[in-house]
Amino acid sequence: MSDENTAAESDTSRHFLKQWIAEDVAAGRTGGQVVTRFPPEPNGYIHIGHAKAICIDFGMAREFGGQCNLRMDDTNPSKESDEYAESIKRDIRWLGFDWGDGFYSAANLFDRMCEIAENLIRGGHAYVCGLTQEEWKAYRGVPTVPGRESPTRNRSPEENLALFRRMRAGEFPDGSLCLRAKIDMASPNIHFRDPVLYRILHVPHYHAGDTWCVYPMYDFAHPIEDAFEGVTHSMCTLEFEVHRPLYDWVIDRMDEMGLLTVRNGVKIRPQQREFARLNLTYTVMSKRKLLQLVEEKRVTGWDDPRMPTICGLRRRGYTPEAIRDFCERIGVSKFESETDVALLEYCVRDDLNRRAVRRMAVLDPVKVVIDNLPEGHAAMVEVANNPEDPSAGTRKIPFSREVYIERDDFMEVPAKKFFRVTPGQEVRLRAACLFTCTHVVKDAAGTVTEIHGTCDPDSTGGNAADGRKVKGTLHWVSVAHAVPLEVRLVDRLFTVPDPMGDPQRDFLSFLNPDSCRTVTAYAEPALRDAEPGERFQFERLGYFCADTRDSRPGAPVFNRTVTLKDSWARQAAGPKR
RNA sequence: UGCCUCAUGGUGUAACGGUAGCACAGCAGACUCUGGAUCUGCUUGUUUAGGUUCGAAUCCUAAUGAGGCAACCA
Repeated sequence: MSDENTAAESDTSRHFLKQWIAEDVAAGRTGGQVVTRFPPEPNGYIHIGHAKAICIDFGMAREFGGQCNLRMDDTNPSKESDEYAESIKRDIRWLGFDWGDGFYSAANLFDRMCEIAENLIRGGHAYVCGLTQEEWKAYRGVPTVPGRESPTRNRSPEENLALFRRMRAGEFPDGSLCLRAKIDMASPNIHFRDPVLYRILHVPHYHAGDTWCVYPMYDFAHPIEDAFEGVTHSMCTLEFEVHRPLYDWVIDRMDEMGLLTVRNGVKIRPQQREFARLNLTYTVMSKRKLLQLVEEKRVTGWDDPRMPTICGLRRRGYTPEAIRDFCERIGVSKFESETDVALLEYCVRDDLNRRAVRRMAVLDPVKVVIDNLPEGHAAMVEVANNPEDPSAGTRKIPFSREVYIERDDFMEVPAKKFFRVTPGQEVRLRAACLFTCTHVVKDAAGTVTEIHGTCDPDSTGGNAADGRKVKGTLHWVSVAHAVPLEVRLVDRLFTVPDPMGDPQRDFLSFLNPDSCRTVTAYAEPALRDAEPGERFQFERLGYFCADTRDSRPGAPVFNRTVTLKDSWARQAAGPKR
């Protein structure tokens, strides 16, 4: 009854996070505002998997009229940099999300975290431990065997406090001491066996400079950050599920210290929930593997158009709308799934089909000579910029006696149901005329060098005067006016759906050798003036985007975003592509 | 063999004790000046075994399978 009155509950599709938040809102636990956060560590470029998390974190906040903070979870300076932090901001903005004034850095809270650590020490909840990592391994035990207590576990708070301050003052070398929470060495959850809270690291911080030589661990820092920001719903991926009791432990200590944010009279107790990360077929998603691809120069960089990074997808021609649509369609659950990249490709085709203007370009040209047109014949034909969108208008393109068509649009001996150029079969040269092949010219090797034929002089514009139909319509480019263009036929990075799926083989052995074939295409003149980043459909071929890095004025370089669906190729060639 | 989590067509995701639905992929057809788009139709599914119930994908138990946890990473 009253359930049905709540707006957030009337949605048709409500995944478990949405339900969870809706319940808290209804129960008045948010103090009137849902606050989420996206907490990347600036140690790499973000990828499509992060886009899923971003869409969830920002999306939930948006849906409940709340706020999503962007927080750099920069607690390990040895791997972080400003370059990464800036790229993350740029990519999130490009995806279409805005954190308003909710930008945070863990580093800005290091002072507070130290105070909290000292409070824990005073309260007997933390101690300084001098065991080496090797020794600790033995003390900690394994999941099936309880651990033993560190010899210094029951040192007095006064001693611990003094030691911790000396750690902070830089009196000890890296790894010699650490601060541990005193919890339960027998817990079946390893994270409760006196986890490290602070470690010594004589490394400057990209943002905080060289103020610090002790840095908090994730498990300590994250709940503190959430609490200070008044985060109500802290969503992360499944591998943090086992960390949740520890997260709650820190929140409990914060609560005892009276440090939880109070909003509109409601004490905000941050809660963590976990969802499955995104896996995509034909690519890898781990930062480590992506870094390896970059460092070993298997790709040209983080923004290589073949990379699943946001900057790579952007450069390849993907739109933020397509990526957001994809993230919406894949849903949210706790099932560790592998999403078919075909869905991502569908999303970008769907978006670009509506928005991208059409152009004609021939990737693998063969010359057609229309023998019944006079030498030097020249005309302009008019064609729609986008049949899906009349407001995109029309353009005129030059047509002449000699044009290029795609080599595989010709078959001397046609396969069954081949509707394109073959001797005696009439086809349409799009927007120009109807054409029938009469004969071909070959070189010594037997390769067709010229296709000859005649056009129907009464078919100007592409329609026969008598209204007869032709099955095939081809794109073409006038030889005399063709603009040569560098085009990269970007394809999947790997040859198998799951490059990591075979424990016997290195994922690099599955790299697709044809993932980026460069060809010289011939294009209609308008394409010469394409702006970097501008997206087009090359008719009958696919969507292409002028590269933002390598294009020059008057000489754009194109990356193929995705091919058009090609049911002929599928039928004729069988699998592949 | 400790703890935690997960299991619905090829893939992903709904159904919250009452007709297993949607999308992608695939197949077939219609239409088409892109073999694109659009439209129509079709194929394919509740891991297994018990139990509770008038009724179970849903609740309980067990089994099986998958994943996570034993960094001074996040």
